[in-house]
Amino acid sequence: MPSAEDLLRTTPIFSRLSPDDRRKIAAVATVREFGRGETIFEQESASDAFYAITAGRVKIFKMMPNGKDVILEIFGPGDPLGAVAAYMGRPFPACAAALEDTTCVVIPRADFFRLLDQHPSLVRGLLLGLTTRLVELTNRLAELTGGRIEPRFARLFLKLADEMGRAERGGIFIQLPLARQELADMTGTTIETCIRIMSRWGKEDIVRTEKDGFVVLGRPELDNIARE
Amino acid sequence: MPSAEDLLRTTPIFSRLSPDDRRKIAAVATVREFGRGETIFEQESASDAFYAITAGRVKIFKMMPNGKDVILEIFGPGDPLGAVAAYMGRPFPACAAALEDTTCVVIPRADFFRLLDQHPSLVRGLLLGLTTRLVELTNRLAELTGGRIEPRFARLFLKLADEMGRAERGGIFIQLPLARQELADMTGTTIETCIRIMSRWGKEDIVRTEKDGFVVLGRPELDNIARE
DNA sequence: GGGACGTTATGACGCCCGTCATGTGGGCGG
DNA sequence: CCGCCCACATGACGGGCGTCATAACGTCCC
Repeated sequence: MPSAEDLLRTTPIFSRLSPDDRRKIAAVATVREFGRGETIFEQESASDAFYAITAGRVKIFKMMPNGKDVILEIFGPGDPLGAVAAYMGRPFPACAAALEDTTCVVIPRADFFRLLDQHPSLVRGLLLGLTTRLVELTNRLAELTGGRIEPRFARLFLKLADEMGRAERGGIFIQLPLARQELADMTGTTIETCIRIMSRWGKEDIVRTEKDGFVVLGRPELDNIARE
Repeated sequence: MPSAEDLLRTTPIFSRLSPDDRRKIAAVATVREFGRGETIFEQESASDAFYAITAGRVKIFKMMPNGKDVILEIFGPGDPLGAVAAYMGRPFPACAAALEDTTCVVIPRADFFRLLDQHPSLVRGLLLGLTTRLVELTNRLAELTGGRIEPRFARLFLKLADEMGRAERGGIFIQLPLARQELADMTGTTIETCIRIMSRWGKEDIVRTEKDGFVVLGRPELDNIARE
């Protein structure tokens, strides 16, 4: 297991601290690891700490009263986790679960605040992170509101391809193991509709599903579907 | 027209400034007024200033490529406007238009930053505002995703009644002049579906539409519809 | 008053998609 | 190898809601 101090150095918001400050933080921080599918925190539960992802991917989602989930965002290494709850001193507004094996640095709430007081630059980093997240959320909100389902899927895969796609396996490879149910939770639909679209796209060589992610084979087709 | 200094004193984020600081800000700030329906700023346009509402209500919305609008939030007196764009130095991510006659204090971007540097407490206030807004947005996102339309309307009016309703006119009066189209934009549906629901509710004495707002007459009925 | 225009209202039609049901394949422990 | 379980897949059906069309109504300006 790597030391908390090493992990802090490679995490954007902490990397600007002096080595001395990082040592102080590392002294109170703990490292936690989560297996794939494991819950990191649940919504409504009390927030006692601030998390920072150092490895792996995490889905942030809300459980609706009717039992369905809505995935708000997917976070990766360097992203903060539970910042809103920690800062407001309120329970987590959403759940977090590991999509892959994940490592987090955990800083107790009190130490987190002491940190913010001593380093205004951290506050600015936090603020910038929140604003970008806000913009992201408004985009997703507009995305999910009304309109047909298939174009939503097209736009989702176009976005994933742009953000984290690599030219591999005869197309654009997106390394992100998402189950059908999770794709449905990201697009605000049911698992059946999701399966229908994805299996059709598989046959038409538009998007191929693999064990550890997806391969976009027909970007122009996705573009066409997206603007419907 | 009231002086900018007076307006600043009654606006939450500025009220904690010293009178001297407020005077300095008032010196660079301008007061702008917008008539009902008027555009305050358009999305994609360059952000050159930070706005604070001192009177009236404003809708924040995104125009979708297909021509439909999605209302993200409704802001009132004391709320900041364009904080995200000003802070990130990027174009406005959404549009803003006045729902009522509205007055704003406008602070140029450069002065806004100087202000933040000199007063860390302002940064904290801004941060807190952004986090609450983030939570609000995630709630709206969950709200708009999937599910039937009528319960959405029920939840919308229950929320409005709780936030700004007064016991008047034989029910809970919500003073907010929203057109059918705007209600549709808030719930992610079409104007026809919106009209159908609202006119039925009018006949069934659940929600009555008036010139300057709405009157909730059947809260228990709304509760029932909301949990469907 | 009358025409133009925007908002509200109501009906008819069609189809997407949510729901239910059934089948298939792959991983895992016995 | 065999049952069990879960994710993936596919078909049938029905209804909610988007779309189109038309009409009533109020407001504004000539």
